[in-house]
Amino acid sequence: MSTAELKEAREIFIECLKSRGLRYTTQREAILETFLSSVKHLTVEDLYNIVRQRHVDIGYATVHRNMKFLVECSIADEIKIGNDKARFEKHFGQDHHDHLICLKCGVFIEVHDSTIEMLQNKLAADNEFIPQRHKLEIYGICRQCR
Amino acid sequence: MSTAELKEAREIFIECLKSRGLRYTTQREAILETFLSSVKHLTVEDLYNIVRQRHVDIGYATVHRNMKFLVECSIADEIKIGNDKARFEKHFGQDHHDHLICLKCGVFIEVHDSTIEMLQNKLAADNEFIPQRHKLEIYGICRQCR
DNA sequence: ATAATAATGATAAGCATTATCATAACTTTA
DNA sequence: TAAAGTTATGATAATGCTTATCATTATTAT
Repeated sequence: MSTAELKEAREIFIECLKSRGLRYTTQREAILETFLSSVKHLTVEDLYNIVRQRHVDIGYATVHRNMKFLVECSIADEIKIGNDKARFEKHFGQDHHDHLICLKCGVFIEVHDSTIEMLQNKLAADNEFIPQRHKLEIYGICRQCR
Repeated sequence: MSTAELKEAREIFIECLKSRGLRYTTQREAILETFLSSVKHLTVEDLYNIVRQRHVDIGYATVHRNMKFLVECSIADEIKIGNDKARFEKHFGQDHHDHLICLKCGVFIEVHDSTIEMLQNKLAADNEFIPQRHKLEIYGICRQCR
């Protein structure tokens, strides 16, 4: 994530906090920046361990709480696979939540197909259903693991 | 589920058990039949409570264990939404795993679209990914809850 | 019948998530 | 600036679902 994007995300976060009368603390800043600079899909524990490098005394609960909050602010999305720990990824905007998930190495590949999106909406409409969000996960074997 | 289908599922189950040197017990029969005659997507707890009506002394662990086993035998599919309890539905065969899920009443509507399936496979192929199974969930508001 | 194997049922353990709460930090008000 | 009010934090307990353990029971094979 570029410096500009990071700055924008921070502003969205601060705005989201402000609108609820909440504060932009050093912990929140550290969590946000750690999250934004991460490449992979990290768990709360992963993030906790990284944030502690710069903010020694931060608590697990604080990281957990604020990751949930980043989701509410539409900065992060939470991914849950089975009973595994939740993982977090950057939010891409409406309807960009598709993943190819490798059953061997566990890698998440992000993908998008607007025709599928369109058909999903049609599928919902055919059932008189008002779609709000969706989740598409394709499990299989990635190129590296073949 | 018709009597014929029930009979077929039972035979698949028995076959699957046999191939592993396992037994078709009265508990397994009760669990299978309860599961097959259920209309909704039930949790282990739901199934446990229903099975107990006919098999008073059955244990929760037995129901849990055997529902997992039905999944392995491809008779049932497990559905996990967030941190909710797992729910089970009848297995429909390859690639029929799509759901419209109402955010108000929680109802699961089963849907299928072969064009989407096809596009999913294309999406995987474009990423040199070998798909094995997938999960598509569309969250929104159902007709009744509108 | 006896030995061997598997299944069951009760319960404990495991684990991720969430709630609680005393203390600390920050903001607002006077 | 001091006091009062509000929110955040961090440690830990509680919760809840899933899974493991194990003694006992049931079934199968010898």
